[in-house]
Amino acid sequence: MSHRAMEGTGCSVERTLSLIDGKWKIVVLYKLLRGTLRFNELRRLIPAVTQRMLTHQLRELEADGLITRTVYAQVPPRVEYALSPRGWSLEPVILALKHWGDANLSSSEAKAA
Amino acid sequence: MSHRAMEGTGCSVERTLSLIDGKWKIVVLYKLLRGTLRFNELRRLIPAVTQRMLTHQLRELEADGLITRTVYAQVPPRVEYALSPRGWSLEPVILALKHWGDANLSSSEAKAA
DNA sequence: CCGGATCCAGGAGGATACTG
DNA sequence: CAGTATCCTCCTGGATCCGG
Repeated sequence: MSHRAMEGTGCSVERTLSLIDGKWKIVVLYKLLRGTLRFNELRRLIPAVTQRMLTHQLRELEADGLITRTVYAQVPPRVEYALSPRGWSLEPVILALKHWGDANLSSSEAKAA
Repeated sequence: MSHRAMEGTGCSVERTLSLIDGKWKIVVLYKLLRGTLRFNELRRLIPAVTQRMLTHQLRELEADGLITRTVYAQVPPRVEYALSPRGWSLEPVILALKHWGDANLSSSEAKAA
């Protein structure tokens, strides 16, 4: 669910969460850590996302100043997405998430049960 | 939307996200970093959450092995929530999130937490 | 190739009242 | 105190078609 409805409320943790809500935000940011990507490259890297949702999430990320969107007026169309400085500042958060996942889900994840 | 529907799919980042989805999961975990808390203590610390949602999120966190729930059979009832070892392992992630929020949202007031 | 527009279902999340 | 139980709204996110 979206945390966007509560922007402006709560503590810094809640405010931060509102920027990275949505089903794919973090994943998109994570993929962009490796460098600039075009729209369909992102689609291929995240097979489960639909183009509608990818577009939507990219727009929100852009609106929040976390990524940049560069359109090349040419045929065929070419749109490139990259992390903005603000987006790059999230790198520690994203990597912390990834490292935790690698450490806690990869080898023996059924531990919780 | 819940990420829980996609458990078992995608990369470790997506899998990790599925554990901390929901509007309040991270906030609850963050509050528990300071120590064991009772149900109503959590409610007071997170005023915007309803008891229904708090119960629900706590149940999911427990099911995912991130927190422990201890019921003291007495009157008045007493239920204490605390981070499990697995929950504690998320501390770096939660703190990374909080620090980013402090650094990027705090221009005016996000320091309150 | 990169989307926008529209339609739609489902469930996340809220309000309120009640209970052991 | 610590939840259940019900009802309800709205937004997320999927499917599909269309456009530049």
